[in-house]
Amino acid sequence: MSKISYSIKKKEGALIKDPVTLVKSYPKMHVTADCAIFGFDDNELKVLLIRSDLELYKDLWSLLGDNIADDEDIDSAAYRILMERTGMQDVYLEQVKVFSKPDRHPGGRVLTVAYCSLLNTRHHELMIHDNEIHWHSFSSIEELAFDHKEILMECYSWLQKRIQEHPLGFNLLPEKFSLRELQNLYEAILGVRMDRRNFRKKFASMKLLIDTGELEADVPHRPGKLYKFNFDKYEKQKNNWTGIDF
Amino acid sequence: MSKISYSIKKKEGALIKDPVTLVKSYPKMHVTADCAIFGFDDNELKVLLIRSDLELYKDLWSLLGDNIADDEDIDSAAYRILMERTGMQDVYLEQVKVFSKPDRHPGGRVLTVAYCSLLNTRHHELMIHDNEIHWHSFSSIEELAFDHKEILMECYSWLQKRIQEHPLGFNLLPEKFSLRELQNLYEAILGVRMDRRNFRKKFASMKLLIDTGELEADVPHRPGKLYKFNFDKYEKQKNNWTGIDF
DNA sequence: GCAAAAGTGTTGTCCTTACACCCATGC
DNA sequence: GCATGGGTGTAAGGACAACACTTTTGC
Repeated sequence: MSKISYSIKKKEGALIKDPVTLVKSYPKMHVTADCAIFGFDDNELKVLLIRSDLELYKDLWSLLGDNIADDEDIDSAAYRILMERTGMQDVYLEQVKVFSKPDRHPGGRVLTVAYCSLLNTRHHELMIHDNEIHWHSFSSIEELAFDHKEILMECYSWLQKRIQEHPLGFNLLPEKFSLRELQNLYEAILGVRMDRRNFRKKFASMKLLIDTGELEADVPHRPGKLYKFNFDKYEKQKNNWTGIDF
Repeated sequence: MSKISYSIKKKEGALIKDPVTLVKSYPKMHVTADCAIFGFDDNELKVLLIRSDLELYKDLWSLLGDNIADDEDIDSAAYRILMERTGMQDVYLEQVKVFSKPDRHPGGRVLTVAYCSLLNTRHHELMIHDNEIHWHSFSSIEELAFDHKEILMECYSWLQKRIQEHPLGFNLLPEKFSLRELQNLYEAILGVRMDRRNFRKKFASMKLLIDTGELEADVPHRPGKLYKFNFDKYEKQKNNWTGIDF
């Protein structure tokens, strides 16, 4: 065994009566939640970033993050960050991964839990007053503060995988959208081109789209039909999946 | 906005020069890694548990966990736990989820990162000298210490999903195994019955099994062929996957 | 009437499923 | 020779991929 254990070892057969004293002997560290907030606009995947306020990272951007409070669940912390930044309560949010390199933060030992959130940039633009917060084109992002580039790339991989398992993409679109918009979204995230007919068939067969009867407006060509996503129906049926698929 | 932010807000336009002072103002907490270590034996899914040494959880079992040290990455901590308990270095291990309810530990605020590990019970049985550590039949587990039952169930769901995406099951089997053993494993984990011919075809078509030319011994019926899993080939080809599959 | 995108069906291939019989071994 | 599980093939149905032409609108 090459490393030592940091547990307190109990004495033979004895039970520990005071868990508080036990726990106090353990090391402590700071914990944050960082959110990769994805949007879709201009046929491009976007990420919401904030300008770093550390001189060390002058001119760099970072993910939106904050500390977890003493009495706060970390999922709640992530929702709080979203609420503070976008004003939205019912946003899609999911935990992705923990990043814990001891030296990942220049200010000391800070462990962070990465979250991925998807939202419609239009719906939330009014909330973003602070001009130090911006939507950035995902593909043009180069360096970020801390290890946030690494975190962002993990979140992106996660998104690519997840969007093929679950219809998350609708969270990125307006309430009413055309099939063209939906396909653009999938093509942008997955980085592939898809056959229009097959794409439409795929979503038609899911029976999760509601035809609003409305048409696109202000387009310089034949307008497409506008659909809504049937979130309720999806929630009810999503607990069915099978198949081994390596 | 219903909650306050715990970040220090920077003064207008000013950059923070000293990240250490900034970070020191944040709350700290204890962080642990807990491993759900799955094995397979007697045609049953097993979990490695240790008897709790807290009087509060007398007679209860818990997952194998430990603190993360000040200078230690949390993935390393999880590998360390495995190393200490099983003596094995190259074990399958993956991060599953963070559990962070403020009151989940009776000794204070302890955030834990759950890991899932898969290993062959036979290969590791020699390492488990301590009689306070045991393999438990997964299906008969009732109450566990802390929130470990919840963690274990999340790890099990994760395993069910993951084993359908990647051929993890081989980590639970001996180096050489029969197709019957492999199928039993999948049936046990997924809780379904499968058609034997189709199952074999599925794995044959993957071309990841190596026929050792050997046969089972000591079975009271026609012995099956023994195969090895081609881990190397799998590692090389695993970066290919597509398809939207809701 | 022209540019630009919307909308739509068919066919072949492959994958998945369902299903039944003979074979090799231990006892 | 009998009990037990090992090993194998085929046919039908469903999913996916490839492919081209007509329609509607704005200008």
